[in-house]
Parts: sequence; structure tokens; C-alpha cells
Amino acid sequence: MRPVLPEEMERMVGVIHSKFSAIQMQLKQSTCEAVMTLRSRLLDARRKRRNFSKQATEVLNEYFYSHLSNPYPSEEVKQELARKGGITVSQVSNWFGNKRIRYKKNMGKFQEEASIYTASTVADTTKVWGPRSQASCPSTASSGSSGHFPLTSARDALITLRTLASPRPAPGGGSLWSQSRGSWQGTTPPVSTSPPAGYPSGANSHASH
DNA sequence: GTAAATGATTTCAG
DNA sequence: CTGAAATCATTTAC
Repeated sequence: MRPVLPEEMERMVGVIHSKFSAIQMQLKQSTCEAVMTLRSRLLDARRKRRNFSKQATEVLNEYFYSHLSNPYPSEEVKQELARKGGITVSQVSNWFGNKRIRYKKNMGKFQEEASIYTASTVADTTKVWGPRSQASCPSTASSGSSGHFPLTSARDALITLRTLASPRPAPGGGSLWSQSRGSWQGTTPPVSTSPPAGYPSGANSHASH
């Protein structure tokens, strides 16, 4: 065996270095990938979903059904609803998004709810503090919780009666309260209780992250 | 057990 | 960016 020359040695060190770098990079990449997967699996908020409190759903429903013609709360209103319900503004936005689409998709199912929340809540929580703002926080004890039906207006009485009488409004003549004048639910509300068998799949492309 | 309800996310359009 | 629509993942009711 001949002695290894210094030049050869340097060359070998270089090769080992580059191989080591390559493996290091591979390892880093796969590790990062695994971490990302785990993170998305474990930190996805959907896996820790908690239902909102009664207070939150009440406040949200009150506003929604009080502004059925235009259920798009402004940023300030969202903040107020969030504060009253003890949830975040994002949650309010999520809730309204879900509520709008689900209400439109199946209006019949929400009639009962609508009559409940439109009956007595308009004068209670959403409009009180126009003229005078009471300085102290309301105790939020029970604002119209488990139900009394004041039936303060004829319209509410009509809606209530109609709802109780026919749980499934026929698609043809159901829209007694035709509030769909050019508002958010402009398109055809499909059917109440029997969804169509197939979906027209849209074309998908484009990604932005 | 399942099916419905529900909050959160993703994708796409404006 | 906001909102509609679809979808996911969990909770709740049956």
C-alpha cells in the first residue's frame, strides 16, 4: 500500500462532505414534511370543536333573524356579537357564513327557530343601546332564554301559527314572507327536505398558497 | 351503533 | 380581503 497523498485526501474529504450534505438535506426535508403532517392532524381546530354556549347562539340567532333581509353584520357589529356571546370575531364570521348557507339551503328546517328568535328579541339586546348606553355590563343572566312567547305583533303571530301548522312549506306556495327582493338569497332555493341525488361537479383549478 | 347538528377549514370568485 | 359553497371533524341526539 502506498501512502495517501494529501491531494487525494482533500478530494476524498470533499466527496464525503457533499454526500453528507445531501443526506442532511434529505433528512431535513422528510422531517419537515412529517412535522407538517402531524401539525395539521393534531392542531386542526376542527378536532377540538366545542359547541357554542347558549348565550352565544342566542345572540347570534337574534341578530341573524332580526336582519334576515341582510344578515351581513359589519365589523363593529361582529365585535359586539362576539363580546356578548363570549366568542371571537372570527367565530362570529364563521357562524354567519354557516348560518347563511344552511338557512338558504334548507329554509323549512329553520322556520321554527326563526319564529322563536324574531318574536321577542328585537327590542331586547340588539337595539337597546342606541340612545342611552348603560354604563355597566349587563349581567347576561337570561335574556329571553327558555321561552315565553309574547307575540307582540301580528306578523310574529302569523309566522308562528304558520310554522306550527305546516312543518314543511310546499316549494310552490311556501314563500309567504317573500323577503327575497334582490337580497342575499337571490338564487333558487332548491328543495326543502329531499336533496337532489347528484351534484354538478364544478371545475377545479388554481391554488394560491 | 348511526345520523343529524355544528363549528372550522378549504376552495373558488369578485 | 370578504363571502359562497363544499367538505371535514367533532359533538349531540336517536
